[in-house]
Amino acid sequence: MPLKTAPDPDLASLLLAWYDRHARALPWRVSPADRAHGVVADPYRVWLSEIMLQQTTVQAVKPYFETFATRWPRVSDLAAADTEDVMKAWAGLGYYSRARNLKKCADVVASEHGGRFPDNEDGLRALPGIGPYTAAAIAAIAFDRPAAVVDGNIERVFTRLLEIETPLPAAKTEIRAAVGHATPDERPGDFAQALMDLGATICTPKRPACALCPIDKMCQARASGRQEQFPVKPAKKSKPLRLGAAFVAERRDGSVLLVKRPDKGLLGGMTGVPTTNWTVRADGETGEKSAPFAADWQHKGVITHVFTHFELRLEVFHAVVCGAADHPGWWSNPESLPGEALPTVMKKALSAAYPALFRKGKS
DNA sequence: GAAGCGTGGAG
DNA sequence: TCTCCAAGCTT
Repeated sequence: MPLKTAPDPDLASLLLAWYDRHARALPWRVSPADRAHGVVADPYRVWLSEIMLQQTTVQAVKPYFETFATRWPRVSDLAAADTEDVMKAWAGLGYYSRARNLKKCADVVASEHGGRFPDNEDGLRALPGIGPYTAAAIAAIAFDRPAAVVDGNIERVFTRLLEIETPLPAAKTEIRAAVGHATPDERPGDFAQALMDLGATICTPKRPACALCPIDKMCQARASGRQEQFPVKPAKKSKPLRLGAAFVAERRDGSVLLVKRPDKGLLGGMTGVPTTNWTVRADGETGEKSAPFAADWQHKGVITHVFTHFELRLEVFHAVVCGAADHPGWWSNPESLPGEALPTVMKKALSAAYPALFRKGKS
């Protein structure tokens, strides 16, 4: 590993002073002012927010956090909840294995830890859905442990500070060592949050606002004018196109046939309308001949949706039917549809059949 | 280490 | 329109 200059010992004090003035107000956060007056973080709320924030923007998380924290205010409430209700409340936020692991984690904390989260990194790391970042973040923010918190923001800040040329993810080891060295024993949680706020508002991926940065004087990339060249990342792969068909079966009472997807894999455990398999084959099952049962299927349109590793083009068919004997699933009326555990792609498919169904959703 | 796993917003 | 990506984890 190339030798790098250690962060300046003033980094933490400069950053904390900046944080005291510029910390973002967030629903799950104890402000530095409140913290100074003795307000302590609630580990449950810290954990809940950290799980939701994995690969997800603050803006997207806010309404979901409010819903969860109001409906299930303690970890024991979440443990007592039905998994299906948790999945319904999570629908639309994405990365649905997070929701299943959230529920599993709440169950373990309630049943094996007396309803209290472990107060150290190793104990947290052993829980479902909690990896290296989240364990360190909860340990620091909720329990004042000087853990080395490294997320995407902090990777960006430190690769710029030290001009770390090693590409991600190989650079993580080097970054974690530098962050660990810079983390103070006092206010380690605020230090981590300060770094993340800095990355989100000042040390941004594009056109960072270095003139406003509290630690610009100790930033090597700033000195050489190469801010935007860090972090070094491997080239992205192109997303293949997959094709398929979705089938909206409507009963005469207006209800729609829904099915539960398998617990593992894409959209695992979530609800949807019946679809074909999604294949890269141009001659795959994309027409009404591949419908789950015979009916007077009418083509209603095409929707596209971009997943993490492929783009999907779905032909949407609709039919009015008397029933679907022997077909698994259940019938959901239009009023209850918004409350189902429907991922966005499924709402798109339903919207193609019923344009007025999800007025707030994208088409 | 690499692949799989969602979504919506910003530029 | 298109590219990038946002407080990553699991296998």
